[in-house]
Amino acid sequence: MELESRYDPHAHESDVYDQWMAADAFTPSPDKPEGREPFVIMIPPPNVTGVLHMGHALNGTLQDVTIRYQRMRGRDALWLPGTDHAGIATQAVVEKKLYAEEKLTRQELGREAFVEKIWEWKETHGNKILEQYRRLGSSCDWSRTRFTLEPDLSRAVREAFVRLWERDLIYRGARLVNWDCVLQTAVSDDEVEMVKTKSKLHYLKYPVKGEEGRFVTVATTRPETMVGDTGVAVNPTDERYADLVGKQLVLPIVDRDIPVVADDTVDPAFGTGAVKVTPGHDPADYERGARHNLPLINVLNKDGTMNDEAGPFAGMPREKARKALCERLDELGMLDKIEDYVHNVPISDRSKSAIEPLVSEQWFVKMKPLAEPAIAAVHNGALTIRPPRWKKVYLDWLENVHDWCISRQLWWGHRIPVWYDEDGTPYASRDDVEIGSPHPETGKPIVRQDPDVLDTWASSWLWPFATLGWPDQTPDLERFYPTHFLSTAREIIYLWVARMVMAGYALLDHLPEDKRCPFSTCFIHATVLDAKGKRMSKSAGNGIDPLDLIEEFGADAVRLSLVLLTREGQDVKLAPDRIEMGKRFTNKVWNAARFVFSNLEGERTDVTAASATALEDRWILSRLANVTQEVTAALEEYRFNDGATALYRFVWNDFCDWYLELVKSRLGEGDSEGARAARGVLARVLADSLRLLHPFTPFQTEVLWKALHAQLGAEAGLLIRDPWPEADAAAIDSGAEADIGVVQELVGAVRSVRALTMIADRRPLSVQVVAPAEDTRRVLADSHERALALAFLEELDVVASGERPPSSAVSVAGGMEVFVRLGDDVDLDRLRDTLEKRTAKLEKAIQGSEKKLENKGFLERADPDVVQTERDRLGEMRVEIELLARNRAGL
RNA sequence: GGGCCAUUAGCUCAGCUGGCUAGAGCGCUACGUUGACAUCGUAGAGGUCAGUGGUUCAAGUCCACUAUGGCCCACCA
Repeated sequence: MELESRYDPHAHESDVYDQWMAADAFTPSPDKPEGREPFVIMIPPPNVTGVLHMGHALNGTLQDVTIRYQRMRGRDALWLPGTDHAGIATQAVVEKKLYAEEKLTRQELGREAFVEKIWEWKETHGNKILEQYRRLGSSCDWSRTRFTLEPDLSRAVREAFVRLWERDLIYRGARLVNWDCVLQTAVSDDEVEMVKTKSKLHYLKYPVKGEEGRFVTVATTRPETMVGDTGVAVNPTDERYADLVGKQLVLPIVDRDIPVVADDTVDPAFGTGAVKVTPGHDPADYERGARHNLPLINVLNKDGTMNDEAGPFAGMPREKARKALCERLDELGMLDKIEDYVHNVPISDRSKSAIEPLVSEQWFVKMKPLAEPAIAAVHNGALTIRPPRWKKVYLDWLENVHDWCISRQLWWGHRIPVWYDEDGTPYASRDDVEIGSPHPETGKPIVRQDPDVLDTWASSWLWPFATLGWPDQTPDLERFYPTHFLSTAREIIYLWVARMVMAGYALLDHLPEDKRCPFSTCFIHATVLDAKGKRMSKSAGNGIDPLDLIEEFGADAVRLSLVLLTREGQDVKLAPDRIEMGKRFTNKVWNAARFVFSNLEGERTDVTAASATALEDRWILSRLANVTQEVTAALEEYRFNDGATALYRFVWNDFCDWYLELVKSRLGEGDSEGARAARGVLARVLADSLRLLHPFTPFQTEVLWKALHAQLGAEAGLLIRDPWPEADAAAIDSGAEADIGVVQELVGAVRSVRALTMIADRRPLSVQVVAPAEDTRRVLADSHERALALAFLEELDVVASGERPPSSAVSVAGGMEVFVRLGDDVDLDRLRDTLEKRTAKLEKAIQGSEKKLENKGFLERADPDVVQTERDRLGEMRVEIELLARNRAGL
């Protein structure tokens, strides 16, 4: 097999993906084998309207790394994909398109036809994001792809609704809800964002009834709501107003009498210490109104314009009404002053318009009882949240949870399964109810179904089990529930994560003590920011399209770079050039493999340390065993970055930089025993490296796996199905690691002296190494390391002991002296400078070390190993500084 | 008003339960077309670990406070 000298991801990625698909490699075993425990990940279903962004790319990578690792470890792995119907978002997209293309509003089209349009849109555009996940290499079981609005899931949603209804956990009522005037629907608290906004604080004067010339001044940011005022509240301890409590004020313009009430939520220090109470349009006032039995007046229409309560201002939009009303008040002399003011304004996440608190009839879920098991799950270990600090965020929300408004005045979604008889008595039903059939309780004819649909999270909170067939006890549900790993973004800890846990315990009747949480680990991944540390967003235009990155660098490079850049829970600043790291690494692996292939001829990949004699062979097998342990431990604990970093170092620094160089001269020997041994080790190390790398860079390793086996003339299946390598504990050889360490130091020392003497052309040098170990000497002599070898291989002169040759520099490594003869053109000044600089640095270090070793506390309390290391270090430094002194003297 | 996170080389970040002369990648400088790789190699320059105080024989690492930046929660009109 001919491999290109530069790795070209586009030449392989789609082929490899097709091979996986053809082999059904992503699907768990249909026969559900006894010995293979399942491992399950449910994808956080992206919106059907969505396109892949960097957050998805990172999260997709982490999930795929995990599922591939677990699959290789022998687990029956299932990563279930799917999409969310995303009520408001999707309806808005199609509504916009409908208007742009056909100049029709949804009302003009009608409910049924409009929903039909959305389905059409979904069928043609709704799979885009899942296709993008494939480009990333995601090994999802596509045969199990689900959609939150498909019939099976709708059945689950109804079942859930009715069960909660039967347990009296769902109620309907008039409440102050967050009203989105643009989309004309209620939205939940969690879909509202508080945005700091510059605005004005208006001071309005309300005359005291019966006391000519006396006023109470209130401060408000929303003067237009004054027509809905039904009281004024002051703090009971506020002496300024003490005599007014219980008296009436006359509301200007509307001429309504409203009482002054005492309420301790009023801050006397803010504004005037008196606050107007508008129960219909402010959540705090709603509470105050309720406490003091003040009537509630709604002054707004559903589209945000003033209603008839506003008299002459009826029909005006809020902003316009505000202005007009202030002018009128000013004319009446009731406007005291206007100040600049910055405060938080609630903005709808969906329409980005200001939320209006509005009283309306909505459906709610009682959250408190549902929250209890979800809280317990974290406390008793059924659910682990990582990084741990998010545990607190999760618990804080659950412990202060408010009832959840689940009805939405939309058309796209799960219709609320409630029907009413002519008196409006509701009936919740699992099955459709025919209009005209008798209400099961009242016997009166059913006249209509509730027109509203459910919040989109009311289906996605069932995701971990509804996707497996719940409410039926299907074989899939039995085998794959509960799941193991949920990786998601921090923004949806409340919206989704907490609710899934609630739903799991509430609907599957598992007790928290069973430890059957819908998922045992919840992993909150990093947020991907732009290069300046700002959030990527469509509107800011600073987003990076992961598909562009895959196009430019290849999917493996994108995946690996993301993992290398992302420490657990720490946000990552990303610029496209950061992906270079991964690209270079994939190229490095590719070329190392090409080199190995060019030397292989039918070796086996199962060489062990037992048969290895050469120092460098024992060393690399030891390093392999170590890195295998490290990567395994890291992936077990979802420390993706640690695993990837360990592999990166091993492959590049140990295998490529050292082992391949050290082994080249032996490989040149053709059929010697040493060459044969080296080839066996190469095959083994490469094979295991490909296995370890596969979860991170699946495409490339799959290609190389095939090529490796072709070269060896061996049969091989797909790497994706190959078992994860076992760390060979017997191979761990600290002696070999230390000895190669000495070789590395020696070579480094020679290079360093050579470089700092600025020897130009290939002038031969002599190197004397005093008293190295036998093995070390051989490895050094055998070293085919390029820069070093070419410069002085012919003259390499390794002696057991020696006088310092004339005209030489001396260096030290591993307690040994290295002499390098100086060329004629050495820049002595520069050499002197460098030597002095090093001497100074070393003196400082020696002082520190001496002080440490004179320290009784250190000697008595520190780990004996640490003390010994410190002694050795000091000894080495003393030798080195003496050598430096000799060098300086010799110049 | 509460809470969380960051602050280490020019840039982006590692540095686990305190203990080698504080590391990596990019960028920069010098040299190198050496049969895996110029998407490479070798060497080098560059850091009072944000500040102050404390604990300790020993602090980049633990504690407290301060400063700067960022995020989340909260009904101050």
